[in-house]
Amino acid sequence: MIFALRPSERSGRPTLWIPLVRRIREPFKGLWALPGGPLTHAESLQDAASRNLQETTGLAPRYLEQLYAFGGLHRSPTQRVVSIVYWALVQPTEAALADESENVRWFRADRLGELAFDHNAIIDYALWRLRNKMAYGSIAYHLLGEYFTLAQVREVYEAVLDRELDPANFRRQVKATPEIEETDQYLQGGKHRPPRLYRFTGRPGLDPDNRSTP
Amino acid sequence: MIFALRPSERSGRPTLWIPLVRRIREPFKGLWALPGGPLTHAESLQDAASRNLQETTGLAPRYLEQLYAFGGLHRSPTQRVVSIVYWALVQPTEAALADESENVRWFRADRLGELAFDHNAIIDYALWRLRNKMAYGSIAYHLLGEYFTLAQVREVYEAVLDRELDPANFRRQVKATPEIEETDQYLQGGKHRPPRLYRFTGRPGLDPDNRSTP
DNA sequence: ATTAGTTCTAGTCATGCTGACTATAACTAC
DNA sequence: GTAGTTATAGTCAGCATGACTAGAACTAAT
Repeated sequence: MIFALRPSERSGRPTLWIPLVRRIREPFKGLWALPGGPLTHAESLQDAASRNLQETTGLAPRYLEQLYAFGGLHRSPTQRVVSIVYWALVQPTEAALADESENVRWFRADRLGELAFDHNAIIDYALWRLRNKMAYGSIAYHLLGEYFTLAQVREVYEAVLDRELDPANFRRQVKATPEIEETDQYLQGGKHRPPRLYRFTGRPGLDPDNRSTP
Repeated sequence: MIFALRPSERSGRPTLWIPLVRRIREPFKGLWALPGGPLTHAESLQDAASRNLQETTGLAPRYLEQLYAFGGLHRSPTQRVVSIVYWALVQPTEAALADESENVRWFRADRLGELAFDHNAIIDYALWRLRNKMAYGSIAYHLLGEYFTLAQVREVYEAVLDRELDPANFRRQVKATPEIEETDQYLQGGKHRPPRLYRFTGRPGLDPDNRSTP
């Protein structure tokens, strides 16, 4: 379950997108589904998620975290399946490199049709978690490149939370977080006053899998 | 992974306790471990957690939530094991009914020795989650009975967060949460002014498994 | 070159929550 | 009756937040 920002076709403002793969066999043949695959004996859960993601979409996200283990009885009509779902945030540059083909395509997170299995519910939950984590933790920066303007950070929040934020107040808050570092660089080439560039110096998260990572 | 409140031997104030089971076979024979068991084909993850808990300790907790799926390669020396861990909160009355025997015993959460497998790490993470959820959400009430005094709620917080809280300020905050309902009852029999009793009217949580539960 | 238009950025002000603290009420034990 | 303790209410300063104003800095059009 991967999230990335891409410009909306119409407004050009960044919105949330998700890569899906088309089912090429039953059940749900022809429908779109989350990328995934089996867990082998020689890899950890996180490694398996990375590998499956790499194989299906070519993506290698920096931010990868366990979402939830889904194990309802009727998730697949043919057999009992337990899915340990991970979710990832990728930067725009990475997302642009992703393989796209007849059977792999990006979709807007807020405009999905009916997907295979219980994947609509999984995505709903992932969106809920994303919004939650964004409102508290400092997670939005993993959707941006290394250098960014404060207006870009605000656009991420506005896209994910789906509401407008006051630019001045948002600035004040972001600048108050210690993980945000001011640089001497400015973003040139815009139509108006060039905004200052900032960096994020924090670490991903506090999962059991990521805890000891320095 | 079950949490319950029990009075400390010395001070009598409530503290966090955890039931553990003794390993009766290799690996880690003789060491204490978290209760658990296999997932069968005909039960959901949550049902399996409930059942295994019931069978090993006799407990049937009201609050049960998925903690994390642990799937590192070297969790067990003999074979590859993936554990989807659930955590539960039980009320004191329930906890008192739990089976206790030679091979099932309660331990103070802050005074555990070396446990089997990676269970120390699992408990550390569960404690971290419990403290986190308690600081934000309204979860403490699942460790109490139906009726409780505000001082009892404060004692729960003090036990879990391991620091003292100002009684007056804590009152103000708790009374401000809409899920807390004042009753006309007072707790009689204490040594001093009888405190008013309150009830919790909220719902457990927002897990995928619990979401639709009304 | 000047002006208009836009965004970037800093600052003000009222409001609400929080921690520290004081004061009174209500009960038990002596 | 009085001392001791907890329950409960209230005050006050400090800090974060939302709404808002204003100037700075750049581009594009005139």
